Amino acid sequence: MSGVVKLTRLMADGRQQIVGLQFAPDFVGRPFRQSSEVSAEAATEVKLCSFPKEVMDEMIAASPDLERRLYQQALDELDEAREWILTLGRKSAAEKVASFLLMIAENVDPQALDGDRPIRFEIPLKRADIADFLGLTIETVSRQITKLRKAGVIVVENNRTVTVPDLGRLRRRCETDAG
Amino acid sequence: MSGVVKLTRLMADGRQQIVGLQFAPDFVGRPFRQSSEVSAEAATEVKLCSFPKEVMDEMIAASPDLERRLYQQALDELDEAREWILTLGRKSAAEKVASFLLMIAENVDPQALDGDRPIRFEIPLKRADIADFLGLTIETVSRQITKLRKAGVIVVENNRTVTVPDLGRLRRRCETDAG
DNA sequence: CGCCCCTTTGACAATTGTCAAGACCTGTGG
DNA sequence: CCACAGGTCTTGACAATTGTCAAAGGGGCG
Repeated sequence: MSGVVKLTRLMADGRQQIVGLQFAPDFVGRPFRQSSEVSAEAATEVKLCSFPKEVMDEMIAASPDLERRLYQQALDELDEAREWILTLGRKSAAEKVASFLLMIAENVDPQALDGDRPIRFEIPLKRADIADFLGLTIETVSRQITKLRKAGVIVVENNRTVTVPDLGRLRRRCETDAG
Repeated sequence: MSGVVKLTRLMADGRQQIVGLQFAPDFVGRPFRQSSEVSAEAATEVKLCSFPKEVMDEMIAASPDLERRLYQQALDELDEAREWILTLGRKSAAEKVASFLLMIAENVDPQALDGDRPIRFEIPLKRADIADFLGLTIETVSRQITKLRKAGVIVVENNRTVTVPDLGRLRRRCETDAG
């Protein structure tokens, strides 16, 4: 209902990767399976509405409409996951951080993105989470944010609140190290 | 019906990333959308059975059973995509290549993986595609394959045919650089 | 036999990670 | 109200991994 949920995968030696972020009002869970390699964890305060797995599976079976909506959400998540695969596989650290900030902005304030007014939002993750999301280290994330700040692409308050004066500049940074 | 399809994403400057591989008899396409950022391309000879988008969308609407199957495939692809996000984000080049080989083996010969007999298969991609899949360069892929070969984890013929004498050893390499 | 594509290998450069130290921010207790 | 403690974030110096550029080695097909 509100908040941000991290979906994470953990390796035996402790390496961790965030494999998805979910924003309200997404459905969290894995229908048709008893368990999954993926863990869900609250990134912020989260309010949600939960059902026992069996009840959920029954509801899906009973309501084609619900199933359709879940199917569409799954397809959207798949699109996002693939977008993210491109980011992880082919973008530089600078581009990754810019892409992350843009993605957060898109989810926090979907409509404001069309206009070219300044945008302001809170990053719902700490540096360590951003690093786990981007496949980087905390230090690299910090340095890239500093670089964006010094270049005037973003303004940061309290390490969490970000203002983007010119969204176009941020967009360009998603595909080039310094445009 | 047969063959392997690459799903790719392209950046403006030409960087490319394979964001998914599909093996027969998967469904290829994006229901509910006119277009997608993702392109599909044959990696090997491919035979498939195609329908106009409208017909397909109608079939989905008419058959809950079909929709259910497609939903399940989407969930499976999502699981795979997330597995791959972990690989791209947190694994070393050596681990990536090992993971890739294991994934191919799993898709080519699902049952043989339980026993501990040697496994033999053809890699359906050339080095350049493997690199685009793993977010590496051709040269790095080549070096890592050489390393696995010299370590006796795999035997390679004609650059395409691979034999894995001991699957356990390959499995270990998916999470450690040299076990 | 020779050409073309793919692959391998080597030397070197660039990006990112590691380790270590210090700054900042926030809440708590004096 | 201030000082302190804890976690979080930034910055720097250096190391490791991976990328870049260049050249040479196969293999298949005309």
